[in-house]
Amino acid sequence: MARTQGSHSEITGPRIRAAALKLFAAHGYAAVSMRQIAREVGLQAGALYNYTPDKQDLLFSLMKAHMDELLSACASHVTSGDATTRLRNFVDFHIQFHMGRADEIFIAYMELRNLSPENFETIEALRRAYEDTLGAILEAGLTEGVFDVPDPKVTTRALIAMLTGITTWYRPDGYLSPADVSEIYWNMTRKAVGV
Amino acid sequence: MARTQGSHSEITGPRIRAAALKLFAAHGYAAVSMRQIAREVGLQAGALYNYTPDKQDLLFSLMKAHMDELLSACASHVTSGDATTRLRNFVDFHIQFHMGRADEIFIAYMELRNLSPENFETIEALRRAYEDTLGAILEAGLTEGVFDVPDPKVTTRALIAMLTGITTWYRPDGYLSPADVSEIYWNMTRKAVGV
DNA sequence: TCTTGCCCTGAACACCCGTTCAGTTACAAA
DNA sequence: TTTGTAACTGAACGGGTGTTCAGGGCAAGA
Repeated sequence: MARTQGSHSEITGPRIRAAALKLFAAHGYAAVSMRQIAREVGLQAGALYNYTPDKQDLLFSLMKAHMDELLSACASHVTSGDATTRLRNFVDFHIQFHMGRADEIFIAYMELRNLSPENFETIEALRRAYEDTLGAILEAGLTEGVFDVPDPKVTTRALIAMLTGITTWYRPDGYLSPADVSEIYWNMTRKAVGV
Repeated sequence: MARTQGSHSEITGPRIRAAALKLFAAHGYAAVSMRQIAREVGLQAGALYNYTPDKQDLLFSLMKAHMDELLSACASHVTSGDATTRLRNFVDFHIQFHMGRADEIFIAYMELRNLSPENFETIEALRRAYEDTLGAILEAGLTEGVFDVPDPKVTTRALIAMLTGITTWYRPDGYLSPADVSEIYWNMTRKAVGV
């Protein structure tokens, strides 16, 4: 037996990550075994260790990759303009990004407690950095005198919680298009900050 | 050995539930073993089965009790008045209820996927019932002509997500009192629905 | 054609899992 | 004081866990 036909590192690696992502999102990190992940890919459990040092690192690298992608995509979508424009761009970006990545978002929010302390600190820092981009927009709106928010920090968290909530109910085959959803959430956000 | 001094069913039962609640919230249902729960209470694992038929039922009964308490407390706090008054009462109630029950809320949102299908359906129905109380308030505000919300269902979910978000950051020893938090969230809610 | 080394298998390691149950003890009622 | 039983222990059940590793097959380069 051993190596089967046509298998390659460049193919197997991503397939393992995709399987882990799907299974972690569906059942939770702790409830998924390395053997289940391997079975999903069509391997024996031992083969996974050619691609990850251990299970913990598999989770961490998925979360890290997600956060890195989130931050860089956000930075390129929410760039210039006045505070209101940037807020609108942020809302649109957040909705669009989160709609297409249900599994990643689920894991990023649910599996924080299964990270080792160092890994948690790394992910938490990235999460705070993302939060701060919205925080900065709200602060800018305050100094421009166009927003009416009593506590920018609390408002930031409230808005992000509201926007991220779409992942719990949005389905592509529902009666609302992504643009509809964006419009509804933008109007709520806009009014909530007093524009 | 066997039965140790001064131990009683009326004491041990709640202690087991409290330990399970705490551990499930901290590490997740799948990551916590019956032996860990028993150790926390000072028992052997076998003794737990005098109080729960199995681990799944322990999780379910915690979630069920939480949802029942949520619904009955909500019903008694959000009763009469016009739509705006009831919305304000709902926001205050939700904030106050969720601030003091971080562990319960955490489990109620995170461990849904670890419920058996029948148990999930039961909890999900209660969750929908709670959502519907807010939905009914928004509908009432629409027919009264005082709210401006394009899609009450989406707005309901967005508001609940926003309000529930406090559990991820609120700490009793922070710089904001519960009343401050309530006020901030009420103002955001109020403006978001156009009052 | 031969050889090198990547990729994978399959077995093994020590340990933990939920759950059951015969047996033991402390207490309440008689 | 005796007895009945609720409450609990400790061991056992079959099975699953993450991880390691010697060895074998396949493909590409010499």
